[in-house]
Amino acid sequence: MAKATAAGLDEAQANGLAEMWEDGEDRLGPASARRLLVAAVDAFAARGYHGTSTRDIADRAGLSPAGVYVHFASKEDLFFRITLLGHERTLHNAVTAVQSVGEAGPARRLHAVIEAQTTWQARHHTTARVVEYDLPCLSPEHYEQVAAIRRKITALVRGILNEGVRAGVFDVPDVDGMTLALLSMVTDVARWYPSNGRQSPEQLGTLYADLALRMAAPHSSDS
Amino acid sequence: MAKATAAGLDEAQANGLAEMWEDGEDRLGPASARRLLVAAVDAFAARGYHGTSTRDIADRAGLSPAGVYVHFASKEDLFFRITLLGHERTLHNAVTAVQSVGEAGPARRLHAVIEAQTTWQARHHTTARVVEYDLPCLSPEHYEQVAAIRRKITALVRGILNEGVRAGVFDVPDVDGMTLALLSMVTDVARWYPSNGRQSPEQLGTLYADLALRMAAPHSSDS
DNA sequence: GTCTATAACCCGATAGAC
DNA sequence: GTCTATCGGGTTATAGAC
Repeated sequence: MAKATAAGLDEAQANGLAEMWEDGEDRLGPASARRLLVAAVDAFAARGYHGTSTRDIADRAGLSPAGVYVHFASKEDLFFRITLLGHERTLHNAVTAVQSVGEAGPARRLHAVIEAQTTWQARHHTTARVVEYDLPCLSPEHYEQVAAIRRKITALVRGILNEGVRAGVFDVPDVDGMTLALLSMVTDVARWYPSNGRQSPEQLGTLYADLALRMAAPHSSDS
Repeated sequence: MAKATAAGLDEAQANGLAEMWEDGEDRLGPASARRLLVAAVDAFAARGYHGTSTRDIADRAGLSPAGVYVHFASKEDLFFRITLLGHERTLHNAVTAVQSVGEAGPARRLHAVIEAQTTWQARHHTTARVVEYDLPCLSPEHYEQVAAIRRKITALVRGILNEGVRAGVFDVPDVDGMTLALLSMVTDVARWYPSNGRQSPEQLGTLYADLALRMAAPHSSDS
């Protein structure tokens, strides 16, 4: 395990950050670039895009201020790569979860996707915070690229709800509204997790998935 | 109606911002101070605390850069007053909603508080965004003052859930977990509202309150 | 690929005239 | 209470040596 060359990096690794940004295929480039990415995620999560200076990031990665610009065109470029990769992996996480239950019916599919996404947000809450809450700092072109991925995640959840309604196993008066509510619940985990002695990512995932089923299930007050 | 002296102020007023920061008792001080507050809420909501300069705020309020410091001790002080007042009014909104249904039982109380808070977040989404998402920018002392109000809101919701469980009208395996999930759903409205052609604050409030009842109600998969 | 040095600019906050 | 002018320092990004 690489020795941290600057304060803050060890915490980041202990945070599950290194795991998140491991890259077997070296698509992230040389070690310095990966160190910068990890440092940037940690700093952006703690203080936001505008609250983080490129010097902060370089320091945490053990480089001089100019070192950032060897690997990234600008601060926004660095932020964009984090945001794009984070969204790609979140989408992949959701799609994989749904596929893993096969043709199991809407209820199990809904449970799977909410559980997977909630667990993801909790486990990778540092990355998730960066990825969810500073999107307006992206350039318009970059923002649109990320928004396209977000729409795919929304469509995945909405599709499952529609399926369930069509099959008669869900009772959902407003599919778009419930989609938004479910994704809100999941997204917001990144804001507060972890909170004093609360549950593991997996426990939270199960809890939220159960709540999602309660929301969608036919219920007694129907007449 | 006061004529706007700088760009941005009219939008802020159209936004329901002026209404939010109206103050019959003049506790907010002279007109310039109120104009600064409204301008600051608008700017902080759009670009975050660190992304907003005191010059931006002064410009929007039609004052010189130094004008800010006549009415506020610092940028953080200005931010704190917004955050504190916003939280006080949100708490008041929640308490009033619960009181307004009298001794109506847990289900109607839960419905009332979720409906009121959701409607509030949507109607005052500009203020809510500032108040919900930049709390770490407060000084530790100021943060603690605001956190105390947040704990009261959490306790209000948790209390209603506990009441319902005790009375046997709710089935909630994890009261703390559901409290968090409900507040997440409500809080997150500030992040995305308004979204293309979606419902009015009141419609959203009713939808979310109904979803809350579905989550808490006894359900058929109990054995 | 990393450094030192620095350009060009913006920041929060204050001094002092009116 | 508002202004102009400015202090001291931090910002992103680049130039050029090694």
